Amino acid sequence: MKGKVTSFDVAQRAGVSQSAVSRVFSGASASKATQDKVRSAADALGYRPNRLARGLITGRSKIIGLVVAYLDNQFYPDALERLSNVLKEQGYHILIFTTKGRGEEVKQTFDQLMDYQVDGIIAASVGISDELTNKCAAAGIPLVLFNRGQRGGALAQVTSDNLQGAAKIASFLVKGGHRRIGHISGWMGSITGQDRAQGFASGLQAAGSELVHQIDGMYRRDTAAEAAETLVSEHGCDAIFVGNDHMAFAVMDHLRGAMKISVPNDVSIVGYDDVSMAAWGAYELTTLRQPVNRMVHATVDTLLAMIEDADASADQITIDGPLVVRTSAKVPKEN
Amino acid sequence: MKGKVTSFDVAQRAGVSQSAVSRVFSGASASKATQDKVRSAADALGYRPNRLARGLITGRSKIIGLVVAYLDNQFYPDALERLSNVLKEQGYHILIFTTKGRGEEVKQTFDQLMDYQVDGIIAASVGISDELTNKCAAAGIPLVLFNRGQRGGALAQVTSDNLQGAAKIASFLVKGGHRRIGHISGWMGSITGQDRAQGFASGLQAAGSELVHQIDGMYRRDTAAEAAETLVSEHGCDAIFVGNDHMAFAVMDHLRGAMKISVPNDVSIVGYDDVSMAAWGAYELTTLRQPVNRMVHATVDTLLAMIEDADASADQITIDGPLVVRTSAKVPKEN
DNA sequence: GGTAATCTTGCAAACCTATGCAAGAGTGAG
DNA sequence: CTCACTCTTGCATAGGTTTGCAAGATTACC
Repeated sequence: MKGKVTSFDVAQRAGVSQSAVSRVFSGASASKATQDKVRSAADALGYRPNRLARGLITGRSKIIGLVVAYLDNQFYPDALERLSNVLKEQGYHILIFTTKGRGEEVKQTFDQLMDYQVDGIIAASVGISDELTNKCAAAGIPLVLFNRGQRGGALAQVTSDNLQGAAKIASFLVKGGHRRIGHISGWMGSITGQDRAQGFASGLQAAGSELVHQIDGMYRRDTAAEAAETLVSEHGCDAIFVGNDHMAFAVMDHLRGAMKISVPNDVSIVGYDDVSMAAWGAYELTTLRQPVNRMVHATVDTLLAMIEDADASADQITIDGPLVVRTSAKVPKEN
Repeated sequence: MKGKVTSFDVAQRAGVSQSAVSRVFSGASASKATQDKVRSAADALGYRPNRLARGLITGRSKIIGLVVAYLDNQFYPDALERLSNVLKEQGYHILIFTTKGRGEEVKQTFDQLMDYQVDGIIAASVGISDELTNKCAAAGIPLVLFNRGQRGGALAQVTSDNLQGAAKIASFLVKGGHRRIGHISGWMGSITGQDRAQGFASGLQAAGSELVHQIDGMYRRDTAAEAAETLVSEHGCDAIFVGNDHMAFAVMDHLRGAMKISVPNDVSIVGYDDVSMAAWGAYELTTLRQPVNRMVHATVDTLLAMIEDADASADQITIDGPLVVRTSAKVPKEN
């Protein structure tokens, strides 16, 4: 009785062949009569097709590998949940891999992913070397980068419009009357970090201002807090654009707590992402919203397209998001 | 060249039989000579065993199903990451399912899990009906409840010591000199919510006080905030134990923001979990720490034990955690 | 050097499903 | 009623691995 009921058992009970059972469950053609016989036999025995066996023969595991670096940044659990739901509707499920660090560890992660014969891979904010890219290509496994671009790569990727977004923030800050504007970037080893920094700098120039100073926040709370102190104490900044909300919270905590500095009266803080916490009373963070839902749908759409059609083009999608104005930064006066 | 190199290919190149290759990779006995031949052939071809095929024949997919309800409560992403890491060390990986809601949806989730032939299931804070329990038992799939108990069940589960923990908080609050103490519980449909509420109430009694009023916070931020307002405005509470940190943050936001009430000067707030955010400057939440690491290890240990040995006893483990005193609640004077 | 014991190794079956092929059943038209 | 044609169905094979079995190779010991 140990839970191993196979299509053969069902066939026997229904008085049909095993292939008939298979056909019923895989949606191939079958007469109404056998359909009924098979279904009732299956129900009686509690039969469900074995996905491993099915995957072995069809070459489709219906598993998507998700590798994600930062689960403490609320943006990612949120994205994970949505990805999971959208994929579920399409009959796919997520095998999850977390990995800090880069290089060797990421490589092992990919090896393990491929061991499971995943149908596709979503890499959320993790650096992918060319070697890995090639490995996936060789294995014919579609790969799409989520919230992390790659220079000049032919890789599929979906990001928000980091250049534009950062520029919006720049414009907002100079309109707000700030004179000494600094930036705590995301990790400058990531394209995301670079793009937001660059977009911000040129945005400031376009608005007739300039960047006073910039420090790499490494996507870490402690590094960001330290950087904030430097920007304010040593560079006299009255406004800081922080490369993501996760760090921005740390910055606000540090300024208000240890440094007794008022946000936004003394210095304005703007973040990037608009994670749910940004709306919480303790922060009310002005931030640029990354439209998670649209990003998730775009990611799933391109990934599935690539799975269906091996030589579908590898889209590079960038999605625009609005600036969400709250109270962590001075609001420009209307005129 | 399309990434389909099988053990047979390796065997051919190495000049041995396919079984030899299998034995090398499955760690069975093989002579040094063949080991070398096989390994170098495998490296040259980039061979790695197909886990689906392996799983099909061994009956071990090396996949653990994780079903989790609340990913917006930071406690769970954190636990997820640790679970993933610990399991990875043991050669297992996580197929993740998110599901709000109960009943039918959970049932479907379980069906899908079993389709993938998972070796075991971890249910993180989700209600499991007897029907599902039985289904797992029938299929011989070990199930362990993480951070959620079950009355009188014979189910394996690991939780923190909710009764004790809540009692510690009760004692702390009355020692702190509070006279009108309220409780915003976790969802009272969950054993966790019930236990913490009960432990808190009896803790208060033991300390010579009593519970002024209790409201079900449903694990939701908005419900909790509303409840806080009621407790303070209508019941004159000067201290509130909130059933988890996630809700406690909302309560603090609401009291300080909309209601202009000082925490802890006017009312003390204590949470439960000690998620990382509790230490952040904006909250500095006094809370009872759930020792995630130990809970995770205990969970994995029992689950793997049950997988190894089909009739291992289903442990019910409760782990004690310390009260972490920060600034969101008045601290009792030493005497 | 001969015999017994231990290792290695290849063969073939098994795991559970999907699917091409050919034969049988059914349908419609003339 | 017959013929041509479409649907259904069963048979058998494939997919990539593990593993029991038996035979061959090696070792150990006297």
